[in-house]
Amino acid sequence: MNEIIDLSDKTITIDRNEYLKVKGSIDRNVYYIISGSLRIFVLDEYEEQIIRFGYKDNIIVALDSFLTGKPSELYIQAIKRTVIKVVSKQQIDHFLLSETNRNWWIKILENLVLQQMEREIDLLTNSPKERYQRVLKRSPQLFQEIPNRHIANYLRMSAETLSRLKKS
Amino acid sequence: MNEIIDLSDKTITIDRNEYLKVKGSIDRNVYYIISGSLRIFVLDEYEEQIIRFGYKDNIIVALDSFLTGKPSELYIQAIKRTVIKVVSKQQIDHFLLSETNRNWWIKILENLVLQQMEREIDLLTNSPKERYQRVLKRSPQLFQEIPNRHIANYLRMSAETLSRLKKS
DNA sequence: TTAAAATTTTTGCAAAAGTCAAAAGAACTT
DNA sequence: AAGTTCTTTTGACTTTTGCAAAAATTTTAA
Repeated sequence: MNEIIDLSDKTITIDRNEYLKVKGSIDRNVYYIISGSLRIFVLDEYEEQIIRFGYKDNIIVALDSFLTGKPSELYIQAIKRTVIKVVSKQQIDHFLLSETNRNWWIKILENLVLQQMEREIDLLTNSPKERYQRVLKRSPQLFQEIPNRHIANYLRMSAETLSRLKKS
Repeated sequence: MNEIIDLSDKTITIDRNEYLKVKGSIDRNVYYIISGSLRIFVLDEYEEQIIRFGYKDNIIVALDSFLTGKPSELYIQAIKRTVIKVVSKQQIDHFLLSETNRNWWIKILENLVLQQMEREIDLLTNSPKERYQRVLKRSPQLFQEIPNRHIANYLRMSAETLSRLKKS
Protein backbone atom coordinates (compact mmCIF):
# COMPACT_ATOMS: atom_id res chain seq x y z
CA MET A 1 0.00 0.00 0.00
CA ASN A 2 2.95 2.34 0.35
CA GLU A 3 3.01 3.11 -3.33
CA ILE A 4 -0.28 4.83 -2.85
CA ILE A 5 0.55 6.51 0.39
CA ASP A 6 3.68 8.09 -0.94
CA LEU A 7 1.71 9.89 -3.62
CA SER A 8 0.18 12.00 -0.89
CA ASP A 9 1.68 14.79 1.10
CA LYS A 10 -1.45 15.97 2.83
CA THR A 11 -1.62 15.20 6.53
CA ILE A 12 -4.38 16.06 9.00
CA THR A 13 -4.46 16.07 12.79
CA ILE A 14 -7.70 15.24 14.60
CA ASP A 15 -8.13 15.84 18.30
CA ARG A 16 -9.66 13.34 20.67
CA ASN A 17 -13.44 13.01 20.12
CA GLU A 18 -13.34 15.10 16.96
CA TYR A 19 -14.90 13.73 13.80
CA LEU A 20 -13.07 13.02 10.60
CA LYS A 21 -16.39 12.21 8.98
CA VAL A 22 -20.06 12.31 9.88
CA LYS A 23 -23.05 10.56 8.38
CA GLY A 24 -24.45 12.08 5.22
CA SER A 25 -21.20 13.38 3.77
CA ILE A 26 -19.57 11.92 0.72
CA ASP A 27 -15.98 10.87 1.23
CA ARG A 28 -13.93 9.16 -1.43
CA ASN A 29 -10.64 9.54 0.38
CA VAL A 30 -8.58 6.83 1.96
CA TYR A 31 -6.75 7.60 5.20
CA TYR A 32 -3.52 6.21 6.50
CA ILE A 33 -2.98 6.49 10.23
CA ILE A 34 0.41 7.87 11.23
CA SER A 35 -0.37 7.87 14.95
CA GLY A 36 -3.34 7.72 17.29
CA SER A 37 -6.55 5.75 16.98
CA LEU A 38 -9.98 6.08 15.41
CA ARG A 39 -13.28 4.29 15.47
CA ILE A 40 -15.85 3.90 12.72
CA PHE A 41 -19.45 3.58 13.81
CA VAL A 42 -23.01 3.80 12.59
CA LEU A 43 -25.83 5.43 14.49
CA ASP A 44 -28.66 2.95 14.95
CA GLU A 45 -31.64 4.63 16.64
CA TYR A 46 -29.52 6.72 18.97
CA GLU A 47 -27.13 3.82 19.60
CA GLU A 48 -23.61 3.89 18.29
CA GLN A 49 -22.48 0.60 16.81
CA ILE A 50 -18.78 0.31 16.18
CA ILE A 51 -17.87 -1.26 12.87
CA ARG A 52 -14.13 -1.03 12.93
CA PHE A 53 -11.11 0.50 14.67
CA GLY A 54 -7.98 1.96 13.20
CA TYR A 55 -4.63 2.59 14.77
CA LYS A 56 -1.02 3.23 13.76
CA ASP A 57 -0.24 2.06 10.22
CA ASN A 58 -3.83 1.06 9.48
CA ILE A 59 -5.80 2.23 6.53
CA ILE A 60 -9.21 3.60 7.23
CA VAL A 61 -11.95 4.54 4.81
CA ALA A 62 -15.68 5.16 4.70
CA LEU A 63 -16.05 2.16 2.44
CA ASP A 64 -19.71 2.59 1.60
CA SER A 65 -19.20 6.08 0.27
CA PHE A 66 -15.84 5.31 -1.26
CA LEU A 67 -17.27 2.48 -3.35
CA THR A 68 -20.62 4.01 -4.28
CA GLY A 69 -19.87 7.72 -4.37
CA LYS A 70 -22.99 8.25 -2.29
CA PRO A 71 -23.33 9.82 1.17
CA SER A 72 -21.98 7.57 3.88
CA GLU A 73 -23.81 6.05 6.82
CA LEU A 74 -20.59 6.08 8.78
CA TYR A 75 -19.04 8.28 11.41
CA ILE A 76 -15.29 8.33 11.90
CA GLN A 77 -14.14 9.73 15.21
CA ALA A 78 -10.78 10.06 16.91
CA ILE A 79 -10.42 8.09 20.14
CA LYS A 80 -7.24 9.98 20.88
CA ARG A 81 -5.34 12.68 19.03
CA THR A 82 -4.63 11.21 15.63
CA VAL A 83 -2.47 12.13 12.66
CA ILE A 84 -3.45 10.81 9.24
CA LYS A 85 -2.37 11.04 5.63
CA VAL A 86 -5.03 11.65 3.02
CA VAL A 87 -5.10 9.75 -0.26
CA SER A 88 -7.70 10.96 -2.73
CA LYS A 89 -9.92 8.86 -4.98
CA GLN A 90 -8.15 10.54 -7.90
CA GLN A 91 -4.86 9.16 -6.77
CA ILE A 92 -6.35 5.72 -6.32
CA ASP A 93 -8.01 5.83 -9.72
CA HIS A 94 -4.78 6.94 -11.33
CA PHE A 95 -3.05 4.10 -9.60
CA LEU A 96 -5.64 1.64 -10.88
CA LEU A 97 -5.09 2.60 -14.50
CA SER A 98 -2.32 0.05 -14.70
CA GLU A 99 -3.27 -3.53 -15.35
CA THR A 100 -1.15 -5.05 -12.61
CA ASN A 101 -2.37 -2.58 -10.06
CA ARG A 102 -5.91 -3.46 -10.95
CA ASN A 103 -5.24 -7.13 -10.28
CA TRP A 104 -3.81 -6.08 -6.98
CA TRP A 105 -7.00 -4.18 -6.25
CA ILE A 106 -8.96 -7.36 -6.88
CA LYS A 107 -6.83 -9.07 -4.25
CA ILE A 108 -7.53 -6.28 -1.80
CA LEU A 109 -11.26 -6.59 -2.35
CA GLU A 110 -11.14 -10.36 -2.03
CA ASN A 111 -9.32 -9.97 1.24
CA LEU A 112 -11.87 -7.50 2.47
CA VAL A 113 -14.63 -10.00 1.76
CA LEU A 114 -12.79 -12.70 3.69
CA GLN A 115 -12.19 -10.39 6.64
CA GLN A 116 -15.84 -9.47 6.66
CA MET A 117 -16.75 -13.14 6.74
CA GLU A 118 -14.60 -13.55 9.83
CA ARG A 119 -16.29 -10.59 11.38
CA GLU A 120 -19.67 -12.05 10.56
CA ILE A 121 -18.81 -15.28 12.35
CA ASP A 122 -17.56 -13.28 15.33
CA LEU A 123 -20.88 -11.50 15.53
CA LEU A 124 -22.94 -14.63 15.11
CA THR A 125 -21.15 -16.41 17.91
CA ASN A 126 -23.69 -16.63 20.70
CA SER A 127 -21.60 -16.65 23.79
CA PRO A 128 -20.04 -13.31 24.72
CA LYS A 129 -17.09 -15.21 26.14
CA GLU A 130 -16.31 -16.83 22.81
CA ARG A 131 -16.74 -13.57 20.94
CA TYR A 132 -14.24 -12.04 23.31
CA GLN A 133 -11.80 -14.91 22.91
CA ARG A 134 -12.04 -15.06 19.13
CA VAL A 135 -11.24 -11.40 18.70
CA LEU A 136 -8.59 -11.43 21.42
CA LYS A 137 -6.87 -14.23 19.54
CA ARG A 138 -7.07 -12.59 16.14
CA SER A 139 -6.37 -9.00 17.18
CA PRO A 140 -4.55 -8.96 20.49
CA GLN A 141 -3.14 -5.52 19.74
CA LEU A 142 -6.65 -4.11 19.76
CA PHE A 143 -6.75 -4.52 23.51
CA GLN A 144 -3.61 -2.46 23.89
CA GLU A 145 -4.81 0.37 21.73
CA ILE A 146 -8.50 0.77 22.41
CA PRO A 147 -10.45 1.45 25.64
CA ASN A 148 -12.56 -1.44 26.89
CA ARG A 149 -15.89 0.28 26.59
CA HIS A 150 -15.34 0.65 22.86
CA ILE A 151 -14.20 -2.92 22.50
CA ALA A 152 -17.30 -4.03 24.39
CA ASN A 153 -19.49 -2.18 21.93
CA TYR A 154 -17.57 -3.69 19.02
CA LEU A 155 -18.17 -7.15 20.51
CA ARG A 156 -21.83 -6.28 21.10
CA MET A 157 -21.84 -6.57 24.82
CA SER A 158 -21.97 -4.08 27.64
CA ALA A 159 -18.82 -2.84 29.32
CA GLU A 160 -20.08 -4.69 32.40
CA THR A 161 -20.23 -8.00 30.61
CA LEU A 162 -16.73 -7.53 29.19
CA SER A 163 -15.47 -6.59 32.63
CA ARG A 164 -17.03 -9.73 34.14
CA LEU A 165 -15.51 -11.85 31.38
CA LYS A 166 -11.97 -10.64 31.83
CA LYS A 167 -11.87 -11.81 35.45
CA SER A 168 -13.15 -15.31 34.80
CA MET B 1 -24.27 -13.42 -14.54
CA ASN B 2 -25.98 -15.38 -17.25
CA GLU B 3 -22.94 -15.21 -19.47
CA ILE B 4 -21.18 -17.42 -16.97
CA ILE B 5 -24.06 -19.70 -16.23
CA ASP B 6 -24.64 -20.52 -19.85
CA LEU B 7 -21.13 -21.90 -20.15
CA SER B 8 -22.17 -24.75 -17.92
CA ASP B 9 -24.34 -27.72 -18.67
CA LYS B 10 -23.73 -29.63 -15.48
CA THR B 11 -26.70 -29.76 -13.13
CA ILE B 12 -26.98 -31.46 -9.76
CA THR B 13 -29.98 -32.37 -7.64
CA ILE B 14 -29.64 -32.37 -3.87
CA ASP B 15 -32.30 -33.86 -1.65
CA ARG B 16 -33.64 -32.18 1.44
CA ASN B 17 -31.08 -32.19 4.28
CA GLU B 18 -28.32 -33.45 2.02
CA TYR B 19 -25.05 -31.58 1.88
CA LEU B 20 -23.60 -29.95 -1.18
CA LYS B 21 -20.48 -29.20 0.82
CA VAL B 22 -19.08 -29.92 4.25
CA LYS B 23 -16.34 -28.25 6.24
CA GLY B 24 -12.82 -29.17 5.29
CA SER B 25 -13.39 -29.70 1.59
CA ILE B 26 -12.04 -27.43 -1.08
CA ASP B 27 -14.65 -26.08 -3.46
CA ARG B 28 -13.88 -23.62 -6.19
CA ASN B 29 -17.20 -23.99 -7.95
CA VAL B 30 -19.98 -21.48 -8.12
CA TYR B 31 -23.56 -22.75 -8.01
CA TYR B 32 -26.62 -21.29 -9.60
CA ILE B 33 -29.92 -22.34 -8.05
CA ILE B 34 -32.52 -23.51 -10.56
CA SER B 35 -35.06 -24.45 -7.89
CA GLY B 36 -35.23 -25.20 -4.18
CA SER B 37 -33.34 -23.59 -1.32
CA LEU B 38 -30.08 -23.96 0.55
CA ARG B 39 -28.44 -22.64 3.64
CA ILE B 40 -24.78 -21.93 4.31
CA PHE B 41 -23.64 -22.29 7.88
CA VAL B 42 -20.57 -22.64 10.06
CA LEU B 43 -20.28 -24.97 13.00
CA ASP B 44 -19.32 -23.04 16.09
CA GLU B 45 -18.77 -25.40 19.02
CA TYR B 46 -21.67 -27.70 18.16
CA GLU B 47 -23.86 -24.75 17.21
CA GLU B 48 -24.82 -24.11 13.62
CA GLN B 49 -24.66 -20.46 12.64
CA ILE B 50 -26.31 -19.60 9.38
CA ILE B 51 -24.36 -17.23 7.20
CA ARG B 52 -26.54 -17.01 4.13
CA PHE B 53 -29.48 -18.55 2.29
CA GLY B 54 -29.94 -19.25 -1.38
CA TYR B 55 -33.09 -19.83 -3.34
CA LYS B 56 -34.27 -19.76 -6.97
CA ASP B 57 -32.01 -17.72 -9.26
CA ASN B 58 -29.48 -17.02 -6.54
CA ILE B 59 -25.82 -17.73 -6.83
CA ILE B 60 -24.26 -19.60 -3.99
CA VAL B 61 -20.59 -20.29 -3.30
CA ALA B 62 -18.29 -21.32 -0.50
CA LEU B 63 -16.59 -17.96 -0.77
CA ASP B 64 -13.77 -18.62 1.63
CA SER B 65 -12.57 -21.64 -0.29
CA PHE B 66 -13.35 -20.15 -3.66
CA LEU B 67 -11.19 -17.12 -3.00
CA THR B 68 -8.32 -18.78 -1.18
CA GLY B 69 -8.24 -22.27 -2.66
CA LYS B 70 -8.04 -23.62 0.87
CA PRO B 71 -10.47 -25.94 2.69
CA SER B 72 -13.66 -24.21 3.60
CA GLU B 73 -15.17 -23.62 7.04
CA LEU B 74 -18.62 -23.71 5.49
CA TYR B 75 -21.36 -26.26 5.18
CA ILE B 76 -23.91 -25.97 2.39
CA GLN B 77 -27.08 -27.96 2.95
CA ALA B 78 -30.37 -28.25 1.08
CA ILE B 79 -33.41 -27.05 2.98
CA LYS B 80 -35.62 -28.68 0.41
CA ARG B 81 -34.88 -30.64 -2.76
CA THR B 82 -32.74 -28.34 -4.83
CA VAL B 83 -31.49 -28.28 -8.41
CA ILE B 84 -28.33 -26.34 -9.20
CA LYS B 85 -26.03 -25.63 -12.08
CA VAL B 86 -22.32 -25.95 -11.49
CA VAL B 87 -19.87 -23.38 -12.81
CA SER B 88 -16.23 -24.31 -12.35
CA LYS B 89 -13.38 -22.05 -11.35
CA GLN B 90 -11.88 -22.81 -14.74
CA GLN B 91 -14.88 -21.33 -16.44
CA ILE B 92 -14.76 -18.29 -14.22
CA ASP B 93 -11.04 -17.84 -14.80
CA HIS B 94 -11.53 -18.14 -18.52
CA PHE B 95 -14.27 -15.58 -18.29
CA LEU B 96 -11.99 -13.23 -16.38
CA LEU B 97 -9.32 -13.27 -19.07
CA SER B 98 -11.10 -10.44 -20.81
CA GLU B 99 -10.43 -6.93 -19.58
CA THR B 100 -14.06 -5.83 -19.44
CA ASN B 101 -15.10 -8.95 -17.59
CA ARG B 102 -12.40 -8.31 -15.05
CA ASN B 103 -13.77 -4.82 -14.39
CA TRP B 104 -17.14 -6.43 -13.95
CA TRP B 105 -15.62 -8.82 -11.44
CA ILE B 106 -14.36 -5.83 -9.48
CA LYS B 107 -17.90 -4.50 -9.35
CA ILE B 108 -19.13 -7.85 -8.06
CA LEU B 109 -16.56 -7.86 -5.30
CA GLU B 110 -17.33 -4.25 -4.38
CA ASN B 111 -20.98 -5.14 -4.13
CA LEU B 112 -20.17 -8.11 -1.96
CA VAL B 113 -18.31 -5.86 0.42
CA LEU B 114 -21.25 -3.48 0.61
CA GLN B 115 -23.70 -6.31 1.23
CA GLN B 116 -21.47 -7.64 3.97
CA MET B 117 -21.46 -4.21 5.59
CA GLU B 118 -25.27 -4.25 5.63
CA ARG B 119 -25.19 -7.68 7.17
CA GLU B 120 -22.74 -6.46 9.78
CA ILE B 121 -25.07 -3.65 10.78
CA ASP B 122 -27.97 -6.12 10.93
CA LEU B 123 -26.02 -8.27 13.33
CA LEU B 124 -24.85 -5.37 15.45
CA THR B 125 -28.36 -4.08 15.94
CA ASN B 126 -29.17 -4.82 19.56
CA SER B 127 -32.90 -5.28 19.58
CA PRO B 128 -34.16 -8.54 18.08
CA LYS B 129 -37.23 -6.68 16.87
CA GLU B 130 -35.17 -4.25 14.82
CA ARG B 131 -33.04 -7.03 13.42
CA TYR B 132 -36.19 -8.77 12.31
CA GLN B 133 -37.62 -5.61 10.77
CA ARG B 134 -34.44 -4.63 8.95
CA VAL B 135 -34.11 -7.98 7.25
CA LEU B 136 -37.84 -8.25 6.58
CA LYS B 137 -37.66 -4.91 4.81
CA ARG B 138 -34.58 -5.73 2.75
CA SER B 139 -35.37 -9.36 1.94
CA PRO B 140 -39.09 -9.95 2.24
CA GLN B 141 -38.88 -12.93 -0.08
CA LEU B 142 -36.71 -14.71 2.47
CA PHE B 143 -39.74 -15.18 4.67
CA GLN B 144 -41.59 -16.91 1.86
CA GLU B 145 -38.80 -19.28 1.03
CA ILE B 146 -37.18 -20.27 4.29
CA PRO B 147 -38.58 -21.90 7.45
CA ASN B 148 -38.74 -19.62 10.46
CA ARG B 149 -36.43 -21.63 12.65
CA HIS B 150 -33.64 -21.04 10.14
CA ILE B 151 -34.45 -17.38 9.81
CA ALA B 152 -34.36 -17.12 13.59
CA ASN B 153 -30.88 -18.59 13.64
CA TYR B 154 -29.80 -16.23 10.86
CA LEU B 155 -31.11 -13.32 12.94
CA ARG B 156 -29.39 -14.71 16.04
CA MET B 157 -32.45 -15.31 18.14
CA SER B 158 -34.40 -18.38 19.20
CA ALA B 159 -37.32 -19.64 17.12
CA GLU B 160 -39.57 -18.79 20.05
CA THR B 161 -38.45 -15.17 20.12
CA LEU B 162 -39.05 -14.79 16.39
CA SER B 163 -42.46 -16.37 16.71
CA ARG B 164 -43.38 -13.95 19.50
CA LEU B 165 -42.08 -10.98 17.52
CA LYS B 166 -44.23 -11.76 14.52
CA LYS B 167 -47.46 -11.37 16.47
CA SER B 168 -46.63 -8.07 18.13
C1' DT C 1 1.19 17.29 45.04
C1' DT C 2 -3.39 17.43 45.70
C1' DA C 3 -8.01 18.24 44.44
C1' DA C 4 -11.27 17.71 40.88
C1' DA C 5 -12.93 15.36 37.01
C1' DA C 6 -13.43 11.60 34.23
C1' DT C 7 -13.35 6.79 33.52
C1' DT C 8 -13.68 2.04 34.89
C1' DT C 9 -15.36 -1.54 37.76
C1' DT C 10 -18.68 -3.39 40.78
C1' DT C 11 -23.22 -4.30 42.75
C1' DG C 12 -28.10 -5.22 43.16
C1' DC C 13 -32.15 -5.07 40.47
C1' DA C 14 -35.15 -5.34 36.52
C1' DA C 15 -36.01 -6.60 31.97
C1' DA C 16 -35.20 -9.32 28.09
C1' DA C 17 -34.23 -13.39 25.84
C1' DG C 18 -33.34 -18.30 26.20
C1' DT C 19 -34.72 -23.08 27.53
C1' DC C 20 -37.81 -26.75 28.05
C1' DA C 21 -41.94 -29.27 27.39
C1' DA C 22 -46.14 -29.84 25.37
C1' DA C 23 -49.76 -28.77 22.12
C1' DA C 24 -51.25 -27.11 17.75
C1' DG C 25 -50.47 -26.62 13.05
C1' DA C 26 -48.10 -27.52 8.42
C1' DA C 27 -45.82 -30.08 5.26
C1' DC C 28 -44.09 -34.04 3.42
C1' DT C 29 -44.48 -39.14 2.21
C1' DT C 30 -46.45 -43.20 0.78
C1' DA D 1 -55.99 -39.06 1.96
C1' DA D 2 -53.97 -40.69 6.22
C1' DG D 3 -50.23 -40.96 8.76
C1' DT D 4 -45.82 -39.45 10.00
C1' DT D 5 -42.59 -36.07 10.67
C1' DC D 6 -41.20 -31.46 11.19
C1' DT D 7 -42.25 -26.66 12.49
C1' DT D 8 -44.43 -23.13 15.07
C1' DT D 9 -46.59 -21.53 19.04
C1' DT D 10 -47.51 -21.15 23.99
C1' DG D 11 -46.71 -20.97 28.91
C1' DA D 12 -43.76 -21.64 33.02
C1' DC D 13 -39.38 -21.04 34.43
C1' DT D 14 -34.23 -19.88 34.36
C1' DT D 15 -30.41 -17.48 32.85
C1' DT D 16 -28.23 -13.75 30.94
C1' DT D 17 -27.52 -9.10 30.03
C1' DG D 18 -28.31 -4.34 30.56
C1' DC D 19 -29.29 -0.42 33.60
C1' DA D 20 -28.43 2.77 37.29
C1' DA D 21 -26.03 4.07 41.08
C1' DA D 22 -22.02 3.63 44.01
C1' DA D 23 -17.21 2.64 44.73
C1' DA D 24 -12.70 2.49 43.08
C1' DT D 25 -9.30 3.81 40.09
C1' DT D 26 -7.05 6.71 36.82
C1' DT D 27 -6.29 10.96 34.55
C1' DT D 28 -6.13 15.88 34.38
C1' DA D 29 -5.12 20.23 35.77
C1' DA D 30 -4.30 23.84 39.20
